[in-house]
Amino acid sequence: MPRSNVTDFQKAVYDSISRVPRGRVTTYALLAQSIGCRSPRAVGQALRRNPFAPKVPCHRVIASALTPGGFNGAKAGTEIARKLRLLAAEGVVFRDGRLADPSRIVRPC
DNA sequence: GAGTCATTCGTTG
DNA sequence: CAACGAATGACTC
Repeated sequence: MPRSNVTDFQKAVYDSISRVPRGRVTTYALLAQSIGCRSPRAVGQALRRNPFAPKVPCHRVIASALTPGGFNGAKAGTEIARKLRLLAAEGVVFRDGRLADPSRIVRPC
């Protein structure tokens, strides 16, 4: 029962995230557009289920507003704090709940 | 700059 | 088949 039934769409999302080099982050919108989707929601849905967790670095994906957005269905918590710390360890620093360097956002293309 | 409304795609129930 | 979900964009105040 597994909801592990990975679909092509999820594979595309995973591939796009994997294309992002370490120390860089991506946004839902960029990912969605990169895979040919106009709704970042679908991407968020796929990541939220995280069929590839923790293989999928969802923490590397943030909202376009430079905000971490949410993770695991929650916009805050110990889990998200851990992800932010991981990003900081990679060079992505969050300041005041927002990305300190928007230039860290790269296009999966 | 901040808040609200409408939009849009795929997954799950 | 219907509803939901980690969002985005545009408009208004």
